Parts: sequence; structure tokens; C-alpha cells
Amino acid sequence: MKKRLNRIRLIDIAEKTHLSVNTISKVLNGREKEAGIAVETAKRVRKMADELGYIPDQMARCLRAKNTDTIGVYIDKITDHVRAETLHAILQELSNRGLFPLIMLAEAGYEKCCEAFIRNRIEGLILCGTMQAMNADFFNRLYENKIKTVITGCFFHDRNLNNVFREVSFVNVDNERGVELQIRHLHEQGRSRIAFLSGPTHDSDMHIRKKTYMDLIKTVHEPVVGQIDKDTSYLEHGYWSMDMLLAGRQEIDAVIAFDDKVALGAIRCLHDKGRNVPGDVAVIGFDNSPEDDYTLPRLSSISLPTQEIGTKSVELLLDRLENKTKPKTIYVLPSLVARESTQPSAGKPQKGNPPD
Amino acid sequence: MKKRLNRIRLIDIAEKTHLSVNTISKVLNGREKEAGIAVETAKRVRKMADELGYIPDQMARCLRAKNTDTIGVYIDKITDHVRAETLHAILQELSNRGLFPLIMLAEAGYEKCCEAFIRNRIEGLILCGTMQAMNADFFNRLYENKIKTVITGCFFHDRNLNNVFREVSFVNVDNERGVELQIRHLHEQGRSRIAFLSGPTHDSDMHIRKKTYMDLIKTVHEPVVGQIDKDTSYLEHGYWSMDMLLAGRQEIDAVIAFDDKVALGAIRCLHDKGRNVPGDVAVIGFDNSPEDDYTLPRLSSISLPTQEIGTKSVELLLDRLENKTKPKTIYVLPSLVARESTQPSAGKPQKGNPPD
DNA sequence: GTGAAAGCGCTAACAC
DNA sequence: GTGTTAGCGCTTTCAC
Repeated sequence: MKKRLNRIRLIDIAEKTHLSVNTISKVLNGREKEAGIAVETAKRVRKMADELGYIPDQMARCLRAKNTDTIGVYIDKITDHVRAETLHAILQELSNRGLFPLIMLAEAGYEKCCEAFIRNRIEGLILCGTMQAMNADFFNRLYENKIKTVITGCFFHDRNLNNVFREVSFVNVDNERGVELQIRHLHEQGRSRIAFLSGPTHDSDMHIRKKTYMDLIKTVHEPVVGQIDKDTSYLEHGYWSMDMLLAGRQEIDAVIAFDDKVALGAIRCLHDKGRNVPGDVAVIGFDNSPEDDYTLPRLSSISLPTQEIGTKSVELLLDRLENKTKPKTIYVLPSLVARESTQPSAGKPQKGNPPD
Repeated sequence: MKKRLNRIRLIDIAEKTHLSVNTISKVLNGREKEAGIAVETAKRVRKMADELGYIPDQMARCLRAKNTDTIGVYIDKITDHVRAETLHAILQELSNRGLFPLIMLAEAGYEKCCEAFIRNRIEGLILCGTMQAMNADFFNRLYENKIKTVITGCFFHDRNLNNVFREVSFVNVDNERGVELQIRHLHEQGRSRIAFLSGPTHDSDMHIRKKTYMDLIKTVHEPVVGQIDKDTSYLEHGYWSMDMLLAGRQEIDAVIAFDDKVALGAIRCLHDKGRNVPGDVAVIGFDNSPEDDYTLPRLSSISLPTQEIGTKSVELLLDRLENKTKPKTIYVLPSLVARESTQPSAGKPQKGNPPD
């Protein structure tokens, strides 16, 4: 049971170079200029540090200094591809900037996550994706502990939280723009009676997309919304709300689904009822999931700029940490990915082509 | 610029309770019994800590103690669903055990990752999924720094690395079992001439699966292997090696693809050449990707127990950290997911059913 | 140009 | 039963 770890420390370099720990510290932190250290000395120090393979002890450094170079990431299930891609981009960006991530899964409960974050003295937090268990206490604790936060892909319509968002920036997907793209695309494909299929009501994006649909569509015709109240999977939501729509009297030739899973549920329902997609009804989803390329028919969708979301959230957070800007909200633009499910008249699934 | 953070420290509790920092420390670390501290005192301390909302400073604790409670995770692109699921399970398990993850993306380069790990004094490392840039230096540095390691889903046939695996445990997927399941399933479905489609040669799992296929199939017929040499995507590998097979003279009625992506490429090729799947040729993949449920036809596959992989790797690592066991290798069993692509005679895509 | 000394918050050894 | 003291490895302040 030896007490000291076998690591190289500043003092080891100091002894070898016959200098003081202090000098070594200054050089290795690039503060040689302002400390007025001889160029030759600095060189010697660096050389020795290199030779010995010195790696500073983050714990010791953090204890003394105020910064920990650690950024918390609070995230829901990472198996969702949008979140996985966003997380990947965040990790890339943090790594590029020499920062360390501390990832906590929301399912562990916010108290536990909060404690882990504070205990490890994270300097900033990125909150990644919609979460249900979000409350004022959480944000207040972050604020009290001076943890600046960026929220990405997560909308709050709970206005009670507004006053706790003093130190929170947002990277939002421009949902309005997404729905606009969907409607315009369907019009261009010759569709004139477009319905909206909603998903579970706890999803905050859902409300925005539905509202946008209603606002935009009513210049053309009465909004037609398929919605069920059951608290069930997205797929089932799609299936049964589509079923409901078909049972109604309104004629429709296109459906905007809240997301891809809802769209897939809807397509199954349409098949079961003998409707052809896209022949009778065009269907478009949202999220551009990997499976969209393999569905029958291939599913048109809206793609989110996950790379940009990740990069921008780190950027925004660092601006705040360096006090460059006030907390702010930025929007990133989604884009259209047109596939078979919205083609004008392709009754049959497209034949396979050599992959690209 | 105040120096002290506004956190509650041990000394604050000490002052309020008129006790020494030491006593507080002992109580809050649950060492009151062995230190012989009065039950009443302990209660008082805990109550005060609770009231003040005390959260220890991990940095200070780590500097003094030897353990950091931090486990490194070294992982390739997390957008792959198998890795995402495994990572999710790992994060769950670490969180359950009160450990903190430090995740580094392999793409950052092993030197950078290694430095981050050592700098943050991780106690153990989980290496998650196949990586190409793996070398002896990496493992030697881990060993030198007393970092115990678990490798999951990553096979090395480079025997030169064997001597650096002194402190490495393995959680492997039983690939042999997977291929066995595939072959048995195809036989049960009445297929008698089964080919194997390989993927990129840098993939270490590939070699094992191919070898297993060859060993098992030769009791029935000569192995038929489709393989191309181009260094290209898995999808293209599937397409062109299938193309190659079809151009050859051997009759086949089933294809085992190295993985799902290869399988999808193969299916496209079969369609293009006018072969019906599964009517003429059955196809089975490996990995059970989410899109398998939406392909045309739905793709039979082999599912990996990602949850178990995650849980077991943390378990194995902790056993090592507590010196309970020697480094070891364990195998987890994959399972068969039969879908349309291997059905005996279903010529048409199955009609949609209400989702389950 | 460089060094000495203090101290970040905590735990471990030992004293009383 | 509880307190005193030292020190983990580093940065910071100030002295020379």
C-alpha cells in the first residue's frame, strides 16, 4: 500500500532541472512570457517534461485553480439516432477544445445527476434532447452553483420555468421551417389536402409542429389533425391516429407525421386499409432516421443538422464561460430529404439500385 | 474574483456542529463505527450536512485518496446502434454503482485519449467495440499507469499484442454460436445450399464468422464465399460480393451476410438480378439493426445482448479493481430474430400489421 | 529571471 | 470518542 502514485510530478522535473516547482509550472502552462522566464530555461523545462512523459494531475490542478475543464452532458436514451449523432458531435467538439465530458443519463434521476455534476465541479452543462423530468429546482441548483447551461433540442412551454433560465442558452431546431418545408414539398408534388398526425402529447416539439401546420395550412384548407389520447408508443400513435383519420369523412392526399416513427405507423395503417402510399396518400416524416432508406416505400423526411447542433452548443457554452455573450437562443435549419413516399405517382416500390 | 467557491465544505459543518473536520469526514464516509464515534454525534453531523446540502468536492477527495471513482470509456462512433446500446448499458451500470464515466472518442487519436485518461486518473477503462488504431504502446501505457481494462466486442488476431494484455479482460460475443444459429435456422427453413458474404477485411469479427461458417458448412457442402477486395462500405461489399456469387456457377438458396449492412446490399443486388428474396434466396444478417424491421423483405438477423455486454463489462472491471479475480474472458450469447427474409416461401412482402 | 511559502478541501495517521 | 497534524500536487502571491 504505497501512498504516492508512480506518476511524474512537477517536483520531479524541478529536481532534474535544478529549478523550482514554480518555474516549471509557469513554463508548462505557457505563462513563461509574463513571468519573464528565460527562453533557454523554458526550453530545458519543456524538454525534460517531454522526456519524462509528464502528464499533470487534473485533480491537484483543479483543487487549486477554479476551472475544471469539465463539461456535463445530461442526456436521455442515447440509442435514439438524433441524440446519438448530437452527442457524438458534442464529444468531438469538447475533445477538440481540450475539455472533458461528464455524461449522465437522465434516467438516473435529476438529483443524482445534479449531485454528480456539482461534485465534479463541471463548469458548464449541455442538456441534450427532450426530457420530461425537468423542473425549477434543477435549474436553480445549476444557477446557484454557477453552472452555465445550454439546452439543445428541447422546448419548454412551461412558462413557470422562465425565471430560472437566467443562465441558459438554447440551440433549437427551427421546427417551423421544417413544417414549412414539408408543406411546400407536398404542394410541389401536387398534393392539395394535407393532414397532420400528432404524436404523444408530452413531446414538446409536437406542439410546435402541430401549431405551425395549422397556421400554415389554413390559408389553403381547414386543418385536418389526427390525434389520439392514449399514452402509447409513437408507432402506435401513428397507426391509430391514421386509422381515426381514415374513418372520418375528410378527403386527404397527404399526411405530415410528427416524426418518422409516427409516419411508419401511419404507413402500416394505410396498407392495412388498402390505400397505396404514395399513390393515394403521400407520407412524410421528421428526423430522417436511418431506417427511412429501407422502408416500403422509402420515407421522405426532414433531416436535422445534428453535427451543427453539437458544435454550436459547445460554442455557445464556451462563449458564456468566457463571458463573451449573454445567454441566447439560436436556431438551426433542418432540410428536406425527399424519397419515394412523397413521389407524385410511383405506385410501386422503387427497384433496388447499386448502393452509392 | 473571489478565490473560494461558495460551496459548503467540511469545515462549515464542523463549525456549525462544534466538531472537528476529521469527525465530520469520518461520519460522512460511513466510517463512524470503526472510529468509535457516538451515534448521537453521527446523527447530528448527518442532519447538519443534509440541511446545508453538503456535496463533497471530488477534486479534493481524489487528491488525497487514491481512488477517483472514474472509469474511462474508449469508443468509436457511437451512432452505430450496437455501440450506442452498449454504451447506454455501461453508463447505466456505472451510474448505479456511483462511478463517473469519462468518455473519449477513438477518432481523437489514442495518444490524446490516453493522456486524458491518465490526467484524470481513471481507475479502469472499458474499450467498446472494434477499433483499428490499437497498438501495443497504448496497452503498455495503460498497464504502466495501473489502469485495468475490459475490452468488449473487439477481437484481436494480432498475436503480438498478447503480451500486453496482462491486465485486460474481455467480454466477447459468441460469434461461433451466432453463425451456428444462422445455419441451423436456414436448414430448418429448408435451405440446403448456403453461401457466406464477407465484409471489409479489417473487421475482426468478420474472420471469425467466416471461419465458423466454413467449418460448419463443410459437413454439408463445399463452402461458398462471396468476397471482394475493394476497401469500400459494408453495403457495397454486400452488393458486389453478391453480384460476384451470382456470376459464378454455384447454385445457392441462402446467404449468410457478415452483418446487416452487407445483407441489405446483397438484397438490393438480388432484386436487381431478378431474384426473389426469400423465394429464390433467403438472406440473414447479423446485428439486428433497427432498420431490419422495415426492410423489404424484413430482414432476419442475429441480435446481440447489448444490455448484458454493458453490465458484464462493468462487473468484470470492478471485480478486477477490487482484485477479486484475475483478468478473464467471458462470452455472451447472441440470439436469432427470424423475419421474412428467411421464410420458406413467402414471395411477397408481408402486409403491414398493427404495431405491437 | 527565479524561488519560497501559502493554501485549495479533503483523508489518514496518530495523539489525547 | 474526538481532535491535531500533515500532506496529496498543483497554482498563486509576493519577495528577492
